[in-house]
Amino acid sequence: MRILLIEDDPVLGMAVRDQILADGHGADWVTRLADAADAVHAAAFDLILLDLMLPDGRGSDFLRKLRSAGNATPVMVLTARDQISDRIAALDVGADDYLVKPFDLFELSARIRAVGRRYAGNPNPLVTLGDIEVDLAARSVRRAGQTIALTAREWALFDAFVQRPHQLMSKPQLEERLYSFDAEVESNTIEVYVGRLRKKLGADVIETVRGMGYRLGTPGGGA
Amino acid sequence: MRILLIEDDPVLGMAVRDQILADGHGADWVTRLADAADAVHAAAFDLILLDLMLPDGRGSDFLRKLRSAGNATPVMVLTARDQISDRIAALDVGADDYLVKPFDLFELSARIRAVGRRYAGNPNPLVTLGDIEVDLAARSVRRAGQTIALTAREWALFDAFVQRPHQLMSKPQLEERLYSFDAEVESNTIEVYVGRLRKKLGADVIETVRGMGYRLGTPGGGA
DNA sequence: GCCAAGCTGACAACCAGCTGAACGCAGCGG
DNA sequence: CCGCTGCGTTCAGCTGGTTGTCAGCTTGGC
Repeated sequence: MRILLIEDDPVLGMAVRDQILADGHGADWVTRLADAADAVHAAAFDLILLDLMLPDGRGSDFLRKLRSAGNATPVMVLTARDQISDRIAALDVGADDYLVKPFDLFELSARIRAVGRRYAGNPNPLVTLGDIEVDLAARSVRRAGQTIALTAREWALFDAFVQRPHQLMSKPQLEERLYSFDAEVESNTIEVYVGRLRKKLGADVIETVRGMGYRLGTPGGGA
Repeated sequence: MRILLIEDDPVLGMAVRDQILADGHGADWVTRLADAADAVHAAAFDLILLDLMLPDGRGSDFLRKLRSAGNATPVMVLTARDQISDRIAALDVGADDYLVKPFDLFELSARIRAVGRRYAGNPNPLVTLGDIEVDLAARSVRRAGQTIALTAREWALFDAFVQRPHQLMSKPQLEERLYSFDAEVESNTIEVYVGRLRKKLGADVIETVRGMGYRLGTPGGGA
């Protein structure tokens, strides 16, 4: 997906942009509405992330113009908790979703995926890995028809693999994904959770690359 | 669709009525609650647009009486920006949606269409979950042939689950659904209401996913 | 054979979620 | 006018699942 980020805060903007890129999407980041208008005019986006308070105007006004110009690109609004009236205005004018700051980057990923699904017109999003079925919306996993319950951490780890199929991920990378920036894990947590996932889903779900990290395996694909 | 407009401001009322007619719906316009009661008594509407400040009473009172009389017609509340407490009251008593004045007639059309879509898709809106039957239009739930009465909040929560079957919903998500945007809830309201729903509908209606949120279960189990 | 990297079973602390009860409030009937 | 009732909300205590950690063991590379 190609995503336009309209956000003037440099710290947040960079974090969000990095997360988008890490999820494998394309990211264009602008800090002013004028630039945003140019970008929208120049290229087609699959999703727009829109901050409501910007140096050169209000996001809701931008959205209104966008909509009345016939542009139906999904828009997700980023808003502080106290910008209630603005947020209502944005929804009224046609925002599709919103995120309240401060938000988890993990949450952001999930919502972006949701929009992607809606955009792709796929009502029942089932990811299939061999004989494993993953329902990202329900956060449930089935193997050979059997539903398997995952805990929050287990799911977070598994999700990291499913999002980037067959991509090699180092342990530090995974730690960052599981724990927010200030990750202070001085133990073998990742190894433990990889082990727990293998026990629940089967040993072939995750492949070890000695010295480098882990990678999605080919479950049931042994045949 | 046949729409009842309850609005005492002559300018706004006329504009809204014209917009409704222009959209190809039928419009009945009254300016007082007494007339509204007569109209509701005389005919069935597909949607009611309800101003909250009226010369002969408060719109929320009208809505309460409507609901307790068993009338489940979708109601969209028209409210000024500063009538927040009234708006909460309206949602408490069973409003389906609201519009903040001043609003675009364009927005109005869009929202009316949304209400239409919500119920139009299924002419017989009976959702079945195992041995539970949900009538979205009538706001009633039956389990094993037994009709179960839900309070406003209980219904709002249950509705959130039924609208997105088997999708995992975090507690913040559900809170926003129950309380609109304002009104910080700094307690375990969701947990309490999940508990009450389980007590009324059965423990298997809602599934807890620790650390992540809740999900519709599979009532009746085996099937 | 040796060493490093990875695996696993166990475990105590923690915390998310459940529950019963209490309180305030508003509507309603007497 | 007043008490009753039902609903919504909050709170505190409890419980059990989840989690991070560690120690010892296994595996793979050289």
